Amino acid sequence: MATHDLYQRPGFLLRRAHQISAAIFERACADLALTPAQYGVLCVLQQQPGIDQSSLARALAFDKVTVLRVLKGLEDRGLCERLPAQDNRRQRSVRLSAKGKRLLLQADQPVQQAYEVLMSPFNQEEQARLIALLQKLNHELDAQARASFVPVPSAS
Amino acid sequence: MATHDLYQRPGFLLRRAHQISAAIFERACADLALTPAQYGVLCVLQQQPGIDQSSLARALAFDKVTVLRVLKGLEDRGLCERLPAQDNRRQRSVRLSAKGKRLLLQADQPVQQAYEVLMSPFNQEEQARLIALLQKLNHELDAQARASFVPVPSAS
DNA sequence: CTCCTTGCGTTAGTATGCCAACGATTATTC
DNA sequence: GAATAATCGTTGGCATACTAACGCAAGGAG
Repeated sequence: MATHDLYQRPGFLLRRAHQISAAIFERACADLALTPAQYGVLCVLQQQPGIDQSSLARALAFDKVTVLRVLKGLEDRGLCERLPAQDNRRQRSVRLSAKGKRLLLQADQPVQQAYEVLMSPFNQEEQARLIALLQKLNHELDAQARASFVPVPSAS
Repeated sequence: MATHDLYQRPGFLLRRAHQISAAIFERACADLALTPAQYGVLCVLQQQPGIDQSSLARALAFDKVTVLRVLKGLEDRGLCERLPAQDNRRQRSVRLSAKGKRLLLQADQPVQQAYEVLMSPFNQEEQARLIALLQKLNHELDAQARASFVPVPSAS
């Protein structure tokens, strides 16, 4: 058996924490029927209108197939549109629809509430520490990930 | 837009960290073709031979449907067996096969290596802090999760 | 003992996260 | 300029994670 108790392993703890985080987010956004992945896509689309699908995938560190499927779902709901790019016939240019922009505004409150619930176990110092540690892990181990990550400037 | 930058949000950071953690684990165990979920199941089966599927799901905070599918995969590979329980005709009694026990032993080295890679960005103090913060989050927000978690005694 | 509720395992369906492969297009290199 | 390499979007397939619903069995209440 492993050197460390399964329940103490960071891999197990990260999985559980992510599971809890997703549950909180989806519950907070249940009225809007928004998942974390969908919300992330909408955020990047707001910051980078007309972005192509592969760049969008890299901006969120998603697989490009995942992005394709999320986009199709959003398109079916009338939240975004995917048009052929002018300058590159391989690419599709993706942007929010008016309805998508509206939904993103409506999401602001529940997303903020999800944040507060997720951080409710912590005081300010602990929050900052946890975020800093996760950022350090993600930054230092970026090369270990299978989906590449190319942040977009200020994707608020 | 949200109050906080998407890239600073703990939900985003947790998702990325989990993604990286899974990639490291699967790479380390590539020769054994073991995923984190499969490894978790094998660990609990070693500690609790004959456990039923629902208890197994709760021990790992997995959905029972997920456990069912993971078990089927392990069974197809001859790593475990699912027999009708004697005392309860609803349940199935799951246990490791000899091959499963062997594989779990072989996993020890690569699992340890994955742990070291995942924690390589941190010194001892940071490791302990991260683990403590994740444990606190998971414990305090346990009720927020959709899959219930009932730890098993010392599932090493 | 019968009703009712709960729990177990299963199926079906949706969403995410991957890999492999493909046609089409663009970029690179010679 | 032509051959090669890399990239984009797409399809198909597999593994997690969840919901809803079902048949069946067990436990509890009357």
